[in-house]
Amino acid sequence: MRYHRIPDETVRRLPIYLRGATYLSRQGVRSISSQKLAALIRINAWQIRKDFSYFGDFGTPGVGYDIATLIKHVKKILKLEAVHKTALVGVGNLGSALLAYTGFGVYGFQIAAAFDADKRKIGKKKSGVLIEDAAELHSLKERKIKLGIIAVPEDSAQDVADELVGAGVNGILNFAPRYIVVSKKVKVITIDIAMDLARLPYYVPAGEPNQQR
Amino acid sequence: MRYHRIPDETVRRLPIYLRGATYLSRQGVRSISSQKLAALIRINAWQIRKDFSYFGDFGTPGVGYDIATLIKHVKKILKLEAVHKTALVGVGNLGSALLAYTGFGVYGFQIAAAFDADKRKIGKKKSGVLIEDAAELHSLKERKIKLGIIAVPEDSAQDVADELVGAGVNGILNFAPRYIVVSKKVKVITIDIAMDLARLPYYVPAGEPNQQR
DNA sequence: CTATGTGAATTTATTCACAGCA
DNA sequence: TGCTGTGAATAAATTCACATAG
Repeated sequence: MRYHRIPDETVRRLPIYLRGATYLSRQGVRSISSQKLAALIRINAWQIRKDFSYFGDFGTPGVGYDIATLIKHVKKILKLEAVHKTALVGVGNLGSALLAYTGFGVYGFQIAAAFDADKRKIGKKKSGVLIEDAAELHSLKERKIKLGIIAVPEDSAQDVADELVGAGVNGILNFAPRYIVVSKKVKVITIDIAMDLARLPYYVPAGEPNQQR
Repeated sequence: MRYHRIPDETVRRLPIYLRGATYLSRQGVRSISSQKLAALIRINAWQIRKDFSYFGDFGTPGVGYDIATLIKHVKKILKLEAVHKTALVGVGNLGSALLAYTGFGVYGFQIAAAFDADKRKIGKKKSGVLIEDAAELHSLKERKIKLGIIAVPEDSAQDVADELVGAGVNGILNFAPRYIVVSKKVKVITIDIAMDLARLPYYVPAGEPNQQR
């Protein structure tokens, strides 16, 4: 199945593989079998093998997968090889948490700019990032920042999205519990924390296998 | 298809329906067709009808779905009819953001307790919630709190999970970028913010339809 | 005439089982 | 012998098309 489009569900799992592989790599592990990886990340071994088969065979029968190669492949497919400069809009509680979050590095993201509308915050630094005036969002164009994170209140999310798109951003991670209307050229992923929590009681406490996704 | 198990993918969409229906309800809308709802929440009309058909027919041909009934049904299936008291562990940047977050109410969640290990924070209030000593997590048992949110650093996430489970919690929303090992009786949903962001470059800027999930 | 509800068709994803390589 | 890679089988989800109800 070497030359094939990669199923969406596989793409959804790729970051999980990347996280696991990065973890192993830091532990000094050089290679791992689908069986062992399965135990670590809670994805079936055959699913892992099938997924990996989409990006050419690089596993060694009898041994397993080389972790460095795995990381390289996944990063390539996800277009994470270059560092992605990202702009954060809204430095409230959530925005501050995102600025302080150290987990972005694994995937090559770097919050290169932060914006807020609150005059009292503008000019100050948080987690080493200067907070700029939200009215200056258009400057992203010159700075070649193509990704944006929306961490503003629900009511201003659409306006911010419009400005981001106007400034040339083509991918948005939206934390406002709202659908954002943008051009088809722009990809928006919305994370509604409460919505994820809402699935929890359904699965609790019946005895379904514990899937953690 | 009245008497049937509800597909996982449908369960995943139910909170979206609930959010949309709640929004419409607040706007004073009484009923809506699958067609109009589709435009609002970006899910195909036939998908909506199929999903709704799993919980008995309550739509009126020629008219649409009654919003109050829809909300009732979805809440019932997701077991969101009663208020769910939830305990937050870790009142750092992210934890504070969660405490301040107003979106939980829609789904009936109430952060009824907050814990932190930092002595300087204990005893203080944030967003109206008293911060308690993390060593007192066992008190959740008497307080009948069955859901927990982990917003602590990666390294202590597993320990906190163990204590939560020990205190009788059976559902955990985990924000630490780590798999949490718990008994099969406990459901864990992990949200790794960076992982969601990691899917963004893959979908950008090619012209795929903009799905926002 | 409009909009639901659902069998049937189709597409997509998962799981299996095993041939073949190191 | 151990583990990969993948066709084939199975399962699940989506999409269609239309009979039917208000």
